[in-house]
Amino acid sequence: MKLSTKGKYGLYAMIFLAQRQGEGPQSLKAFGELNLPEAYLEQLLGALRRAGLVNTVRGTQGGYLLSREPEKITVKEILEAMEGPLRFSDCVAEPEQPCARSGSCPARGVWEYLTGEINALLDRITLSDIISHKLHDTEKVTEDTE
Amino acid sequence: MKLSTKGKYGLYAMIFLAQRQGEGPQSLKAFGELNLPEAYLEQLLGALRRAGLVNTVRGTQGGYLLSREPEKITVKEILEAMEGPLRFSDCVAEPEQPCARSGSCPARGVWEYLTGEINALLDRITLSDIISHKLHDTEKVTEDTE
DNA sequence: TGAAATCCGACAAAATGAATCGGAATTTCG
DNA sequence: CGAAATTCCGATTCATTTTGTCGGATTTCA
Repeated sequence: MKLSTKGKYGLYAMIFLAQRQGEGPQSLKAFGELNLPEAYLEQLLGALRRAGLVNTVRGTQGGYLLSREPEKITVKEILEAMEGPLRFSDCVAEPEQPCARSGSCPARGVWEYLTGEINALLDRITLSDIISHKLHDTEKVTEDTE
Repeated sequence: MKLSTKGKYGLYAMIFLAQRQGEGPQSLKAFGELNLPEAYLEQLLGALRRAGLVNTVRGTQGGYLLSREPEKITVKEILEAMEGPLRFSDCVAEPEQPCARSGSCPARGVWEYLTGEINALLDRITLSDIISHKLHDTEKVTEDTE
């Protein structure tokens, strides 16, 4: 029930790029102010590039850029590029039923429902929303029962 | 971006108990038909008990029971008992800012928003919903971009 | 050509997940 | 009472994933 640093760092990097849109390619070193392990971040940016979310320019003066406007890049795409698709259970993605062999698995509907809802939620938030602090409703996080 | 087997098995076990409500305590062996590693499941049931979600009866004829009606047990409680609270970033739970030291972290709002929304979502689904197949809308899971 | 950069694969360390095991404690039943 | 059925619990192990590091190849520009 928690996000890996990969997902976190990936989003931080993308926010960084969004905030510097129009300022030309940002080199790895420029990301230094995020205080993330440089060599690791490089890997992550590679994955973001392969996912089509950033473009890169090699050579001197090179660096990383968003491949589209921040309005068109969602948190879902970023997290998915970093960690693979959201999956609650493999039985949803593949035609097996590892739970009770009793015909239909009652949990399956739950996994499908949750996957759909959460993906939709993540897909509604764009980089642009984030940098302009337009997060729909910022109701307080219920800090319960831990 | 995926659920551990702990969360999965935990929910399977709880569904199993919900389906047998009123039939007396279910022994570990009774769970056998779920085809989960027995000794491991025992651990998980221990955690569910400590979380107050199941009651146990020791000794001959003993076993596990739901501590409340299925209408009053939510998926959130179960997953939280198994995996700890949902956390996208530690900076939300504790007063630190590990990202850009530049004052306010733009990602923080995202973590708070997502945590709140997903917790609310999980808290809306009860065991009763699951065993009666009343999952609000089962819109198709968008199987995209893998 | 040389400096500044990204690219890429291999490797390593640490953390977490997924169990397994042996026995102690509890309860019922004959 | 004593034996069987059962949960309880801590320690340990094994496997996988995360979280990096490193060295060098490649590209580009001035």
